[in-house]
Amino acid sequence: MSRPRVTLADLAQAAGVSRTTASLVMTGRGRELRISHDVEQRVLRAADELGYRPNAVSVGLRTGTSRTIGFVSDTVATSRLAGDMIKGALEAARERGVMLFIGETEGDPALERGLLHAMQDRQVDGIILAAMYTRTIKVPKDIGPAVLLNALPKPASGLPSIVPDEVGAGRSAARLLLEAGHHEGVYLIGAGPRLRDGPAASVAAVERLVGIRETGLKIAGARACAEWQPEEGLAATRSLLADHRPRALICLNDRLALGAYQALADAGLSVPDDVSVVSFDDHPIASWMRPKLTTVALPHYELGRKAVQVLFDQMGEEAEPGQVHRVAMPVRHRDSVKPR
Amino acid sequence: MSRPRVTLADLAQAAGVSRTTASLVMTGRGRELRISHDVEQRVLRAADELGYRPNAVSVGLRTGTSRTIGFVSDTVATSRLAGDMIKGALEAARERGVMLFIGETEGDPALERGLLHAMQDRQVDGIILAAMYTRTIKVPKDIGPAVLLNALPKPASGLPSIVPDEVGAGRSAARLLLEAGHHEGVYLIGAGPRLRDGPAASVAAVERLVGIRETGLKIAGARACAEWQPEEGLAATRSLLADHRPRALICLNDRLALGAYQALADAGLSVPDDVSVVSFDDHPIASWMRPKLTTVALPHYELGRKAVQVLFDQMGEEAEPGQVHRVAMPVRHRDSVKPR
DNA sequence: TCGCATCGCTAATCCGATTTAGCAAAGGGA
DNA sequence: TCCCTTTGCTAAATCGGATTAGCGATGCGA
Repeated sequence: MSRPRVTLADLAQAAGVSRTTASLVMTGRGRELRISHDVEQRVLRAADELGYRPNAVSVGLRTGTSRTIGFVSDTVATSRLAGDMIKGALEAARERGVMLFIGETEGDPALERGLLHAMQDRQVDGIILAAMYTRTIKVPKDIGPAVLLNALPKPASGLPSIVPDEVGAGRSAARLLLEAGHHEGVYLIGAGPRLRDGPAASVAAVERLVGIRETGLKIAGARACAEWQPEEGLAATRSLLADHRPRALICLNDRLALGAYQALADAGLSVPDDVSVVSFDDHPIASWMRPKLTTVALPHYELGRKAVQVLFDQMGEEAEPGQVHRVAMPVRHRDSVKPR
Repeated sequence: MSRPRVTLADLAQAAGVSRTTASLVMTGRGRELRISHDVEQRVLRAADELGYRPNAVSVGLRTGTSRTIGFVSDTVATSRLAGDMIKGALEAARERGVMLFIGETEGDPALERGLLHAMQDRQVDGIILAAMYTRTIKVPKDIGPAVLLNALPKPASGLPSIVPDEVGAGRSAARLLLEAGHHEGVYLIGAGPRLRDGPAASVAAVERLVGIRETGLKIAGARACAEWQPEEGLAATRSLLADHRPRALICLNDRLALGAYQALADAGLSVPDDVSVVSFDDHPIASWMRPKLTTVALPHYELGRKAVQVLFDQMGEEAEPGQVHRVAMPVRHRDSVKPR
């Protein structure tokens, strides 16, 4: 059925030249090494007719480079978030003619080691170590060219990191309320009021709180949650409503906001007429909720793109070691905030 | 920094044998080719000490196999669904010591061609052609060993397909209502009553309707939707409620059900006391809705696993050409159906 | 003691490219 | 006319393994 591949030898024979000459022409070094225009054209025409494409495995063996990078994450499937990150990386890779291996460690160090080995054995040019939720991770030894995506190295490792600008996101959320005239009656759902009140090891919680504080917005109260799921948001908001009449809520993520909506509806409160709500992440549900949720988006797609870009920069020239790249988190203005 | 890799030559030298002998031992053919137990142990010990791992690129060049498969889909990031499919494929691949290339075509044939070439140039052992929503696709020529995931070949191609059992899912949804005593007042949201009423080119819509019919469940009416998004579900249900008092709704997917919940709430109807709701897909929101949505799950994880398994079976021995593997869609019993 | 099979290992080739070193022919200067 | 340089191309080595063919030593039977 499928005829065998056209090799360089086939091409050389068809063009009536040596393999060396054919290779020189195909790699574009013909000019430099004085191949005549006539021969060059002959080779190019033959390549076109035969549909010659160099065997990447062979090239990889010879040159030591494979035009392939590895994308290793703790989990890929947990949510749409992961998908967008991969999508961004995928497109940036395609623009550079590079393929992506993906692998999932499930947080198991042994799996991670095996995966990295499998990739290194295949001579990947670099590795993206990704985490689904921003956190610090321990970087394996001898990993070669690599970048951290949505993660920071625990002991400093010299590897560059790409993370969302959570502090800036906190500022954006708070300013959004301030500009709508919400100077009081603003409550937090999911974390706070102290920086340590929130899910353990959550970089996002702490940094979002820091950003909110920086604006000087007065926080009237808060309900922390150990998990950021709708159920916790519902419970926390219900508990809050038992004692207070908030005018605005900052939910630490969209799933909490979903729960908050339910609690507010139960209490007969309308969003945004009685209570304004802002949130973080821009999860798909944010635009399905009624009213549509105003939220500060995690730029997963951009993070993925940036990771590939930084990886290539790093492979290319001398890059500043251990640099942290922060990607802005844009505000999605929708219908859950009303000026007062 | 990173010391160069240990090669077979290094290993052979360390063990004091020829490269041939080292290779034979490492590939497990030592016994067969009469390598003494003593020498074998020496090689194995040296390999362990040096941390020798064969260069997969070199092996690939020599043997023509790369222990790598390509996963090509139209979109990876649209939803969690894609992620679960990849996750299933990833795990099945890992169990077989195989790596996964991923690529996204965005429905662009030129991109698809480029991607397949890039993978073939890297000597992938096989390819999984995946679609995010079940549909028919045109299979490129000369694709080599491949399977279709969540898709059927338009002109029959001899390639095996792995698809969810949508007809069975339709039956499950209908039976679930019948067993709960809902013999009348059952309406459809999203498609029907005729098989052709639904989103164009949607295999799922037609097959789910077929399955529902097979049970003999009497459908009191239906509202078709061109898109299966929450907004359409809201509008369709609102329109339905203007003229009818349903006792149960079969929503053709969970996003429609989300919209239906909103319309029912607006009309002051309670789920499941006034109206029972069943749906399809088991999207993450299904378990976030209140009450939690009873739905027939798309087995994305299983589909991904199965694709890898079928691909390997096909590469191994003679498999029946063009076989269609249907994966059962399990019912997730939750809180949106009440017996009457 | 000779011939032959068996044992235990290795030299050489191959996979498909890139790259180095060098060869034959043409051109140029003295 | 001779020597040297430049031009235009190719032979051969290389990457790191797998595989085929074969070689020397030993054991055995006749």
